[in-house]
Amino acid sequence: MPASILESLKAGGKKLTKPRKALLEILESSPLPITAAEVHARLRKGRHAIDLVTVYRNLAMLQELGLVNPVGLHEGQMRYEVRHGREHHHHIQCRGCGLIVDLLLCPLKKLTDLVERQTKFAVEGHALEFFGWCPQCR
Amino acid sequence: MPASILESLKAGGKKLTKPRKALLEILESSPLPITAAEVHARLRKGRHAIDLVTVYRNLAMLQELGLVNPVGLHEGQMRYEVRHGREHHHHIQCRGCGLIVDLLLCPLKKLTDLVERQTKFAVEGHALEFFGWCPQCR
DNA sequence: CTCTATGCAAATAATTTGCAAGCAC
DNA sequence: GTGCTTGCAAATTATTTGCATAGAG
Repeated sequence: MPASILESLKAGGKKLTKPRKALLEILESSPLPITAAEVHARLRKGRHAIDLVTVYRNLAMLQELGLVNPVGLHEGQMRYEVRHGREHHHHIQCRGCGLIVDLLLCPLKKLTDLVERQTKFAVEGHALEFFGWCPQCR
Repeated sequence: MPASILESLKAGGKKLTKPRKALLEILESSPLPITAAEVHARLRKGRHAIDLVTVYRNLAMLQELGLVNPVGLHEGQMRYEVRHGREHHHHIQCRGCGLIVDLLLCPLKKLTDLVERQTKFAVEGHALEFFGWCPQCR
């Protein structure tokens, strides 16, 4: 368990419980964003079964602490990925099979200034995902 | 009702029913993406009440025909906007009050090639939204 | 007339909330 | 001990499906 995560939890007054630890391990071992239901299913298989509600509550909490990113792919459910140790990045998803692939790029660093000037908002974050057809499905 | 919309409907074997027409008018009169529930509420006020189910079915159909864009702002529900007569664009939403503002820009045209080369996907679309704090809330 | 579309009821699916008991610190 | 956490049950919210009837072309 990375020290930075432990520190953030402590800073937020959060405890490192057994269910929480197991959930974080699942998230860390997942190279791609996963849904609450998937986290729950994997925990169940791994003999660390915890309630789905606990998964949701922890994901929300981790999101608030900035340890987890929400990823919305218009699937009717959210996905989540840990930030720790990962470059800021985006995703592409296949419209055929649902395959998700990481994109190691972000063209938006410069754009933020422009958006701020145009809207007078203070930009805090963004969501960017691509959709298309993977080599198998195209 | 724009001819291009009527043509697309006809091409798709869809009929121009009264409920559908009312729904399209609501969508066209909304400058920002709205939810199914909001469409439904506005129709009710406007003496053109139609069933929420009909709203959902029509939004799904219009999306398939490419007449409507889905907009996901991680709110737990989808928003929709008509394409007709509007430049391709994106949005920014305030994390305080939920205000949504159009962004008249898209930095991704060039990027698509890069993504395709990197992933071997055939890119068909993308979703990009910004989050931040509007002038009132910041 | 024929085939699409609608309303109503009901089913699903995702996510949230209330509360008493449990556990980390 | 004390306060954050969890599990279980139940509630909410969003969206979808089945089916008989209504309406557009």
